[in-house]
Amino acid sequence: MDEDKDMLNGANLEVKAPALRPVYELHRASEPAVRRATSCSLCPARAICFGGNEPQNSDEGIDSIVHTRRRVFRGEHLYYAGDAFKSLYSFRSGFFKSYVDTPDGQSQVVGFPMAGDVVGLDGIASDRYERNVVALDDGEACVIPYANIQGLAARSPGIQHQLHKIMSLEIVQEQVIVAMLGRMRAEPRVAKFLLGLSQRFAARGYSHTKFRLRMTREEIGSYLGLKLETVSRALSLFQKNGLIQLNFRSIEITDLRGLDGVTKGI
Amino acid sequence: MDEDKDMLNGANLEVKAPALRPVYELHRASEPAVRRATSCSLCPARAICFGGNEPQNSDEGIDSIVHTRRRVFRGEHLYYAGDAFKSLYSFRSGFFKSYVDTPDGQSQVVGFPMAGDVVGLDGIASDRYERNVVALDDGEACVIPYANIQGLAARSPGIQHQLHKIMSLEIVQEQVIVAMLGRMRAEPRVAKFLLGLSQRFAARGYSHTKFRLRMTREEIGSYLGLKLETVSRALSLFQKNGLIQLNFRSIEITDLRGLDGVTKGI
DNA sequence: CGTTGCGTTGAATAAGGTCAAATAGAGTGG
DNA sequence: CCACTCTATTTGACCTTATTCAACGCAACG
Repeated sequence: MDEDKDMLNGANLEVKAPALRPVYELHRASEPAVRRATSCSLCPARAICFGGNEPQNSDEGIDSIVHTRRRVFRGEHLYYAGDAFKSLYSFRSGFFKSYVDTPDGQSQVVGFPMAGDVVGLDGIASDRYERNVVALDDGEACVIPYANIQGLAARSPGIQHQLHKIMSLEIVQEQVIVAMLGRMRAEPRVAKFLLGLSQRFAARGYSHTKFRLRMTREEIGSYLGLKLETVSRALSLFQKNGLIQLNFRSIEITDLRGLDGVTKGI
Repeated sequence: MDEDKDMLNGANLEVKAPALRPVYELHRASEPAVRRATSCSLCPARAICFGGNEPQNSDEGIDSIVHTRRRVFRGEHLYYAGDAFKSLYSFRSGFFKSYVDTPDGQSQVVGFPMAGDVVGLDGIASDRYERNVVALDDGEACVIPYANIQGLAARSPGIQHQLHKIMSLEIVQEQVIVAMLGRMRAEPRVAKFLLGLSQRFAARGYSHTKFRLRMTREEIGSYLGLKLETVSRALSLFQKNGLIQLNFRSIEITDLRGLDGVTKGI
């Protein structure tokens, strides 16, 4: 979570933006993706990435398709909507925001991917990414060129299936969001959001009761279909009721069961 | 749209439900899926299904993976959430509703698939379908066993890519719904829903200004995150403003541009 | 011809959004 | 390290919107 702080800054400004990019990105743009001694066998995201179904002969295995990694600093975009689709990305660390720009110039958050999550699947449909992905916290992603995946998937049924599973899972999980947006009131939504984060942190070996929110209230609100004030009020209420202890971005869930109860209340 | 009315009724009640199935299904349950003289070259879903990338030698082509079809009558389920995942389905005709049951016993509509749409992708992730799919109108689906797809996709890069595209498209389209649910007011939502239907009918060669709603106001509401009364009020308002002409389920869009304007209003 | 399900409409209510002001933090530059 | 600035957050008061509750109309069906 707090690795990758030892980077050199300032070098290699890439200028190929399809849209205006925030000024702060210029301060420390990422190095270009570099081939490294990447071993998927050591990757914390490995299990999630390919579910241990990789072929046994290592020349043909995952290591052959993931040949670069890319660091992404806070505020920097991994890709923009409209960029040509070339690769999927599997995060090794960091915390990110996936969003789309709506016709009316607003932005709609569609997810908060983190270590172990795969992004880029939105690009396959039209050969261009449909979403934007930006780092809310410094991190690193494995670059998985789609061309390589295609070849490997053709040779390895296990990997083919795992790729399908990842896509299917994304479809199913989006439907969970839809169900939430469609049916739940404000407070249950916020509660479910916190519990969702909690579970995801837990699955990655972090504390599931004490963590830092990497996103603003407004970003939470966008994701949940609420205004930032409503999010803030809900959080304050949870605190007043002893369900959480919060200090701006730092949160501790003190009554997991109670919070889960809020979820049920419509 | 109105074919398949000539079926024999009453035979072959299948009893293998994982959940209670509505009584009306017993009146005319579907025949079991049968191998038929199926030619994908005649299938209306063909282009959407595999985008014309099928291999030229017909033995190895699409025809080899779609070997059965299945009729589904109004009120009958194509599959239930929890059923073992075996196949994808590509609709040749009919109109359907895809929904999930929420923990609190409600049901949340997640889509209205129709001819040319593919369903079942939700089942790959966990080997069980996550959604329910029920016919709102008699129809027929091509049964595409997943095992067959895997084999063919491994042999044909074009088909592999087309499958990925279908999945990616579903991911992207769900995100459109999320954006709608998260940002729009009631009337714009309903307007966008109508325009969406209009486009889909147009893409299939039907009138895009005059069609029949196959679903109830409540189902529309569930899909849009609104109550049925709100949907009804929105429709009535559109009619009052001369944007549509509606008579219960029959609708005619009389001012396409005007309706599109409603969409923009937040 | 009553029953049932679907749809419309109205009035009251509650939920969330909007507007506004105060305050805390984080980042920046001296 | 400190002051300054900008952004994020909280909270209150008020307002708009959609939901809730309820009554009624219509059509299909036994």
